[in-house]
Amino acid sequence: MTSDWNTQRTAGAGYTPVDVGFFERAPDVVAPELLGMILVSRRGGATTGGRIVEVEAYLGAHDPGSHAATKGITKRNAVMYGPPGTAYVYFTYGNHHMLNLVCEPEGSAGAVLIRAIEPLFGLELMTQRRRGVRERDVANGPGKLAQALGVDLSDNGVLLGEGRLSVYHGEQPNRSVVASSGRVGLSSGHELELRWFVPGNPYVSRGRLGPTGRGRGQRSSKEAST
DNA sequence: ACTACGATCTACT
DNA sequence: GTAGATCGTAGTG
Repeated sequence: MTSDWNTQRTAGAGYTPVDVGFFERAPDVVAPELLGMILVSRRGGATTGGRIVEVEAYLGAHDPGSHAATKGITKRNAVMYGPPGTAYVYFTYGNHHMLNLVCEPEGSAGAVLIRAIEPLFGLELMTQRRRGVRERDVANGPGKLAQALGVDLSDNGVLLGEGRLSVYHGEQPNRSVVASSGRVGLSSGHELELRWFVPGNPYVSRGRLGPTGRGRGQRSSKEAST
């Protein structure tokens, strides 16, 4: 607890909040730039969080995998059309919350799903919330991450920095190291390469064992080259 | 009102 | 590898 978030923050460790303008762009531009940034959740005086290592972009009406596909605004996806830098949280499979960050100017739909973080702050509490799993499994998937951070529907529609959730600048991985692939778990739209992660990072989710080519372990279908 | 279906995870074979 | 959990949202009657 001596080296927790608040201590570092008051010590002026250099964490600066990401401003809203950062999110006021296309999700597929914002998503890879979020890798390396610091996601923090403060609940009941306790701080948890970590470094973003895996993300997916969800676009608007033309993205078949997006909640904003064709249908227009509904009660659930309304937040995706709202102000950039807002948390979009939804509940699925009867068990899991998903945390997204809204992109695009207000009125235009788009968001980035945060799929995994490398634990940095409040590991003990996150582990507790995750019923004692090992560190590597604390937040290596979107549902796990939300549970570890205590994210639920009450965070939906709240602007970053104004509620429990905040995002800070961190050390971005070298661009040439970032890998991309198809998105995980969709019934359609999985052919689009809108997932980005830090290859080799132990806190990246296993993703789906590919429908297109059975896969054990992590496979990046594409890696940026110089 | 009722039904189907998840941007997933865990447990068990 | 595969099934079951478990409930909010959306679409239909």
